[in-house]
Amino acid sequence: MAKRGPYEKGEAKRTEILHAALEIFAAEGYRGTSLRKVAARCNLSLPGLMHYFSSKEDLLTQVLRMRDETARVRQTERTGEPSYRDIIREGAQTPGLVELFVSMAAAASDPEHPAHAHFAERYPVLRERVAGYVRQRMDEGRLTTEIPPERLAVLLLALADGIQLQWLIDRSTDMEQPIDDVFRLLAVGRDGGGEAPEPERE
Amino acid sequence: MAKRGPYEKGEAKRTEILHAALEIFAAEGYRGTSLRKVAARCNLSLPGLMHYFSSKEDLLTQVLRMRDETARVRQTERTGEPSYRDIIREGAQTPGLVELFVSMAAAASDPEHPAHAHFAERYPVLRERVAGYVRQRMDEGRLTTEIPPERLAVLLLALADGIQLQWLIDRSTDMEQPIDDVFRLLAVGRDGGGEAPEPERE
DNA sequence: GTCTATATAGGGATAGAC
DNA sequence: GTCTATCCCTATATAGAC
Repeated sequence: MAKRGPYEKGEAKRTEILHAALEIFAAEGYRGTSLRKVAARCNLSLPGLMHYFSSKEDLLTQVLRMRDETARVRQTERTGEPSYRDIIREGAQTPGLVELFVSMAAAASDPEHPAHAHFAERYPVLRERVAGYVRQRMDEGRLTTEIPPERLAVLLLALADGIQLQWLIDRSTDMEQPIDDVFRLLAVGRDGGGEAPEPERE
Repeated sequence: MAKRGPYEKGEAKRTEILHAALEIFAAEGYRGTSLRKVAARCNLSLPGLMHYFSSKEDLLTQVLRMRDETARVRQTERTGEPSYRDIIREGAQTPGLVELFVSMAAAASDPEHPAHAHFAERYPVLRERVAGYVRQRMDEGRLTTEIPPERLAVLLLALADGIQLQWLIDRSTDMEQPIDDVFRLLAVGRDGGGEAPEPERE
């Protein structure tokens, strides 16, 4: 029979733990999450879990890393290019994730927080990614050049984060409407009062 | 000598505790804050503190209440009308406060969270307040009516929250620039490419 | 690779003295 | 109004058996 690699089972369990931890961190926050609960979700005792991750902090950072990794892969697979709207859509599909990232981002503003480095590195990357997308749209003549790409990227990211925060508290909030609205304002050839072309949905 | 009211000293201490708690909740989050630490900051023992507040949850809700109250009063004193930009400015002056509200808002999305009710009530009020401000500007002909006031309010609030979140992580973020930018986009009489009037700074 | 048992620390909350 | 002392719970992390 097929001989399995030496770490076959361990790797599978590791991944299982990461997914369970993601869910629970999202639901309870970093401090609110107990490793026991994560362990139990994986039919493991606490020391069993700590065989894979040396500390709670270690677990968190690896969860965040995995999260960004899968998001990146999924995006590239689909379009070859990251789409700004995907950031929003993804959130809507997995509520807990939005909460995880918003609350983590806030908590991580403390330089002592285990996730500080992660978010400090992540934002500039996101900004540059969105700026690139915006620049391309401008080159194609589909977006006003009134606001420089870098500044517009900050604005769009802020809008995305903020609308997700509002949605967290009031689930009836329409997350796509404000995005549509701002793209309408940004469309070229508008005159400030009349009909504007429906912006494309991506 | 002047006879003090029966609760003179108690009220002063109460207020002192609320201010200390605000700071510490902001720095450490709800779960991360220990009542002992709050007590120590006020030169009090834990039971000393619990003489004033029956539980940690009680303390949190009263902190949030006080916070909104003072913000409201300050606004009304200054202009008689709430200004959208004040929301941002206020945040910039007291960093911990931004973190408190963003992280609390995220954590409070859980209906079980002690602050859930507070935020659930707060957002609609803010939205209506901003919508009123927007409506007035539209009536004066200083703002495009392309987007209805209620929808624009959602967008502006999201932008404010989001930019504060970005600023939490990267303190070099300019919190006023995106606000200026969006108001420029919203100004009437623009043509989508040329010079736009500098939006007023209030 | 996973367990039981335990060390160590800290949390919220209460009883009862002063 | 404030204290000391204490209860009981839960947390992370480790030691050492299987």
